[in-house]
Amino acid sequence: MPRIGVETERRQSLVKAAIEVIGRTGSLDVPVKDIARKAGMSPALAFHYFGDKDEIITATMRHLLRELTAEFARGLAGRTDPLARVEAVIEASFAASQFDRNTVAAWLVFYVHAFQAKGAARLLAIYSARLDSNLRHALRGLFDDAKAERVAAGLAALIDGLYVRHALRRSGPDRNRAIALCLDYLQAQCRAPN
Amino acid sequence: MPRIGVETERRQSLVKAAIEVIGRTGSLDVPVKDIARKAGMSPALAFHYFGDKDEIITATMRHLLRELTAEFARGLAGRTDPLARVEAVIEASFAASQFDRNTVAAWLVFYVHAFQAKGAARLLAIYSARLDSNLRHALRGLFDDAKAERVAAGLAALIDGLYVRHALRRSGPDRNRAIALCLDYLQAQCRAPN
Amino acid sequence: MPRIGVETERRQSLVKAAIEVIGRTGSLDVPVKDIARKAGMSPALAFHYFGDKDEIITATMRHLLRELTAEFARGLAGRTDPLARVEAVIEASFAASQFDRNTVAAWLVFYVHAFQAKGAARLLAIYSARLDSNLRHALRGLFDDAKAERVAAGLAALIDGLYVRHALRRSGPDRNRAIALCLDYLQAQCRAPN
Amino acid sequence: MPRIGVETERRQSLVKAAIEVIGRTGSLDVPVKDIARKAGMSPALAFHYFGDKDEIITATMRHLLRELTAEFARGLAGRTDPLARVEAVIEASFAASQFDRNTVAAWLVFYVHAFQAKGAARLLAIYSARLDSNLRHALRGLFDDAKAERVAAGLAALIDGLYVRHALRRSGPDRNRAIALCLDYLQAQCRAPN
DNA sequence: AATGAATGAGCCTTCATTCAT
DNA sequence: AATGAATGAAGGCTCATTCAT
Repeated sequence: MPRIGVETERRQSLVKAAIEVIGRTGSLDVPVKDIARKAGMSPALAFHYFGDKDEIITATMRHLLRELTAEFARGLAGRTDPLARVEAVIEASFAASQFDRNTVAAWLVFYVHAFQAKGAARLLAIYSARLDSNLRHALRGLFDDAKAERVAAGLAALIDGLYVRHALRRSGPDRNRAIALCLDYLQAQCRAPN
Repeated sequence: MPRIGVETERRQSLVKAAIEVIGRTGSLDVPVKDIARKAGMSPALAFHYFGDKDEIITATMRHLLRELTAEFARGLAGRTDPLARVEAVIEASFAASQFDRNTVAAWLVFYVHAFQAKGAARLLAIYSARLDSNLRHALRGLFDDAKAERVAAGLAALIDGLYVRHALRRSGPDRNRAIALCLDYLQAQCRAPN
Repeated sequence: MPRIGVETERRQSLVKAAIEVIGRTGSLDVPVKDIARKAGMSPALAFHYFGDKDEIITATMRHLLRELTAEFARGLAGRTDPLARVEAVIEASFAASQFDRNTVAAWLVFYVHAFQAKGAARLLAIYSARLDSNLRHALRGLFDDAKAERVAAGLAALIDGLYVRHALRRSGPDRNRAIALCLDYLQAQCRAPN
Repeated sequence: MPRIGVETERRQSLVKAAIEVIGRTGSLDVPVKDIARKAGMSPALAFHYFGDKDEIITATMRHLLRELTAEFARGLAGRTDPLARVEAVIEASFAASQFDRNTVAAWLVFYVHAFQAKGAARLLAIYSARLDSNLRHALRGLFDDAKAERVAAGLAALIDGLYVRHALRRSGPDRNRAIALCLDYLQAQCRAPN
């Protein structure tokens, strides 16, 4: 039973710290020193492990993506019913691990960052494509292709919007409300003709 | 016919430039030098007129807010029919002046910035309250109070989500698609019971 | 009766303002803008009249020196008795016009400035020589040459020291106390042998 | 035998350099860059150790004060005779370490600086109180209280004046002359009645 | 006579990054 | 494995100074 390598542990600490600091600050222009301190080590060590500030950022983003992907996988596992699968995607999107205020903020920061940084854009595109594809596939079990497409686009946007609004203010919808609003949208579309 | 004051002109140039630079970069940590150069003047002059980088940022944010508010006012003017008013809000949200890629990006940057900066948060809260209130009022003409509330929350989130998604990639929904999705949501809710 | 020229008036305002600002700040590194504002005009006008910040500074110093010199002349005028002349020098040194807090501070600033700036050093040397010579001449009527020299050096230093100490704190000796201490020194030397 | 910490060493170098540069320039408005270069390091390192330009300045002032205090302590140690103690204070005031031209100039700069900077004023007040108190105590062994008070004030001012005059020009009284003038003052007061 | 517009230069400070230990 | 020492580069901001009006 190999104990987790020191290096792996350090890298994880740094990534966790990065999420926190980036999220709290709302910016990627965050001193590596701050991230390192929050992770309980010297900045030099952070550079030792990641080589670059950019690498820290990228690793952090990958971590966020990987967690979200895992959430999807966990939620979808074993469910075959289309409606259940859509619901699973929705719930995974608002999973506790994703809905922490700092995490949401960090997500948004990366979101914006991707406007300009090609690498970040590529990573986000993957997530986006996966979410959309998950939704589309499931929705095709409920609607005809055109409508499935449309509902998928709407649902994806709704999820993102709720996500964003949640982060901004305490008064933003909480997890359950967010899920309820998504399901409401889904039901309305189910009842609507065409 | 008094010509526009030099100062006013300069300030406007700077604000325009700030939107562009901030939007393109996806960050507020942008050298004033860059903003000033894009506005065709020296950094010193930018400081002369605004005193502070922070003031440049704030003025830029206020400008964005004012434009959006104006868009709402223009759209709502003279319409009394509830449905027409809801549609007006939706269309105003995706008005051309707001949907330019850099502008959207700048919006998001401020959005994220507001997580931490009290002043920015206050400004955004004003916009947010106004949008929500516009929606709620109009929707109360179409639904009972509880549902109006719910649809308003959903629609607001949907708008934000479409907005965000538009910014991220070329492939994001364009203006017409975005409006169509919002109207689709609205119609679905109209048809749905309760 | 020629009215004072506008230019002369402006220059005087600026010099007065410079004393105040320099004195209050305790530094020559004072924005010309501040001096100009206190003098009620735009910085550009200050440059128009003096050409240079350095010229403003120099003119200010000259003004201080001229005032002190005038004070000496006024005090010594018509007095021939050696003791009376010494007392006149002492009193002139602590004349009200010289003992204002900001003026004292400005004096000190120039004093220190003269450590490095040749021009300022030359100006101060003139003052210093004049004070010393005034004292020496008067004291030669009271003591033999060697002692006159010595007492002159002591008295001059005492005056400077009281001057300096006055500026630093409220608790510093006031004008009358300062004069009394100088006279006390003088009397003690009169009574002492040799 | 633990070698002196690098940090302590660097800080000392910087303080020494600051005295030199401030003294030579006659101003606190001195680029940190200049101080750092004279201390043989990069400006960034200076900030690393002191955090602030202000801290460099303050530390420099404290250093000067500490040295002077030490000089007093050294001079007074073991002397009980009142006259000897007064002489010790005088000599300490003109100790070689204090009488270096740049040091004197730096002292004056701080002196003037204290007119406006509360912190500096507080530090100087401490020194001033200590010098005065040393003098007063010793002089009470030679004169009645009222006269002791008076002589202390005069002697303190005389010391400051000689100090200042020394700094201004080469031709100023040298160390021995300064001491002689102080002792002369003291003797004259001893012989004078009352 | 007077001033607002405008800028280059310079200063304080921060930060990513390297290196010797 | 870990860190303190060290720095070059860059950014915010101020200021003396010039110029057109």
